Amino acid sequence: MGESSRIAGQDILRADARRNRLRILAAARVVFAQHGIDAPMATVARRAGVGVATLYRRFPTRDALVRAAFAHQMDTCARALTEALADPDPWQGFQRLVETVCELQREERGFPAAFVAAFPDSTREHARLREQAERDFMTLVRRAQAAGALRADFHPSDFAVAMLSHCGLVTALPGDRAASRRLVAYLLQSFRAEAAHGALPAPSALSLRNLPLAADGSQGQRPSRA
Amino acid sequence: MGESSRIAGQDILRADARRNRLRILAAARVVFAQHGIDAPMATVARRAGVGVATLYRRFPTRDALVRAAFAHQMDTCARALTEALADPDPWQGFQRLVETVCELQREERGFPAAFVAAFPDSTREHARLREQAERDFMTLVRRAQAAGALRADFHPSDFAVAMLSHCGLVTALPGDRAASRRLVAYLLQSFRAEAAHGALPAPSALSLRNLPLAADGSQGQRPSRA
DNA sequence: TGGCAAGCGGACGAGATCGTCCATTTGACC
DNA sequence: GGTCAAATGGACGATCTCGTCCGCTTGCCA
Repeated sequence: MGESSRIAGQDILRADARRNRLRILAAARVVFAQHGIDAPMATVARRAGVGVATLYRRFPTRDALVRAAFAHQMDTCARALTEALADPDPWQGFQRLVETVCELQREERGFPAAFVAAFPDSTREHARLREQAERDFMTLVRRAQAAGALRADFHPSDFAVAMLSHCGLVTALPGDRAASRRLVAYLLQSFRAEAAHGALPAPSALSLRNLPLAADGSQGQRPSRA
Repeated sequence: MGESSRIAGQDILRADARRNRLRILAAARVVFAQHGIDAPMATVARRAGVGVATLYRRFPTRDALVRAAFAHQMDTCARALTEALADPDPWQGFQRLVETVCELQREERGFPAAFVAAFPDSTREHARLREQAERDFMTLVRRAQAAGALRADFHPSDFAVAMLSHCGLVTALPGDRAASRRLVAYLLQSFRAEAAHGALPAPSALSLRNLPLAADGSQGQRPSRA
């Protein structure tokens, strides 16, 4: 995806346009981190030193901007999965994957919201990548379970549950690294095979590619006083 | 607080005003559940069948409305703590407490955001109640640890971490009970003494009464497309 | 039943954000 | 250097939300 967007939207651009595009992306990351992904587009434009029209021409919707701004982080997630799969110790791979994604959510403010918001819609290309990622992830899970390290009743949707709850935590407490690390540690421990005492309730129907965020009737919420 | 507000704001009201007040609160719960606590005040007023002026006269700020609308749920949380403390089996009490609060967050949509948003500010009265709650909670923790059920390295801030991450999860996935229950089960298992393998990272400085939500420089975020 | 203060509701002005339109500038190629 | 399409930026109209103001209504008590 990093590739296709570069080819489709950048190489053809005139030099000044390409320059402005990058300035906009950099500004977006800063502004979204500071004010959330609902920050006014004009703020991003001002910070980038361009007019709003330029911003809108390059990124017709806020969504397109968010996705482009955090594409790199998404790529990092994908790479982490590949590396996890390549690790000879499947549990180690799994653990690293969880820690990497969570660290990204923790350190790159604005990314958590983007992470959640970016799931629902997708280009055809995106969908394919996502499906591949899901297959890879399931392979990783099966291997880790076969090795007796990951509990047998771990369900792939539990990964989404973990990521979303961690997202919520770092959004509520931006900057509190200790809280984030603590949650990750607890979750990882409870995913270990040794931790399995008694049965878990049924897993969610949730999967990495069907988060029902766009489907349900709204419910956007946040701590009001910003 | 349930008491004081009834005395201060309701008994003196004329009958029609008192009736409207209740209709507003009921409408607020519904609207906040559907559209989040940022929903326009006018929407609440319309649903309650009153004018905006009436709404503003009764609840001068959105905050006051949110707090009043979810006061009952807050009381339920407080009661759950009292009951937990009364339980002869401290672990059972602890477990019930976590489950009760999380169930409330799960079932009462709109409450999670209110739960987080309601923390920062507080009347003097509130502050006192909160401190008492914190003391009670620490007693509960100590007992459960002494009984060898709760892991020794559990830190009271871990409760806040658990509640906030659960909040985030149910906000991202309103209606997915399975996901919520699953997270709660994992967290409870990892809080058990048997689950303690290896050291945890340092706990957060966070406490139940100093959530830095109002302090930090904004960063209100949410999945944009509602 | 009559008087009046409490209560009511909708209109309204202020302020913010969105996304477009258009006159002007500028980079790329001959 | 000249040409022209691509690119630019800011003004602007539309839309939304907020919170107040004010003339009308109604419950309560004598």
